Amino acid sequence: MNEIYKIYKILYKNYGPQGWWPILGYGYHKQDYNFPRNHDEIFEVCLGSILTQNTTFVSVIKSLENLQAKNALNVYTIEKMEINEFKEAIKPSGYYNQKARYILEFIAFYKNLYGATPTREELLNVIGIGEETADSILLYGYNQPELKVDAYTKRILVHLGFVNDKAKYTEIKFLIQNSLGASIKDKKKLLIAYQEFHALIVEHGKKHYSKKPYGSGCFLNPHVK
DNA sequence: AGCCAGGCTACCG
DNA sequence: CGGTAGCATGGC
Repeated sequence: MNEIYKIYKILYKNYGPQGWWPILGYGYHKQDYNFPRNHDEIFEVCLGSILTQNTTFVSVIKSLENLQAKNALNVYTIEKMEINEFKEAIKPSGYYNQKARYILEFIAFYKNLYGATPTREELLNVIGIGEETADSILLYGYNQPELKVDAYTKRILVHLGFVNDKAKYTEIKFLIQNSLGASIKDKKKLLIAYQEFHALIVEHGKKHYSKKPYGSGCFLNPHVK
């Protein structure tokens, strides 16, 4: 059993299934992996993925609820909406001028998909979608095996000595994907492991890696290396 | 009061 | 290329 997989098992045992990505009205659907269940929910995950950039998800939920209250969690209403009204709705998530543009850029792209699953490369060509947001959309919106790496992931792996602080996004992503893939052969289970791994990292990161010194109280150290 | 949050782009050397 | 300022609200 490799070390990264061991970390996954320890985190899962401690925190349990996380049920990402939360959907309005259902929240964290723990141990139910049949989400998103329709195009509206996929679209909601995409918007949430953009809105959550460098922001807490609590703020994202407020923004999404503001839109939902206007029946605007869909392409056509957002496009017709006055831009300042849209910005006001997403204000709680911060960077609302940037994010309003990013979302409109994404919608132009999304419409052209006609329900198809986008490729990672296509997503990366959309202004406002970087590697993490692309993987977030693919992993949680489209159930594609693309692990999402965030600041906590890197911070934790650096602290535990798996990578150095200059490690790039894809290096970390493939290290984790290859490690989990070596231990989990079933495709469906591997996808769920990707989804849960990132969610568990965030949960653990919020508890032990948000304040300096990073890693204080982290219980992973004695179990690995 | 200051730091951090489930990042990305633009621009610099 | 790698490094960094700017973006902005909300919670602790």
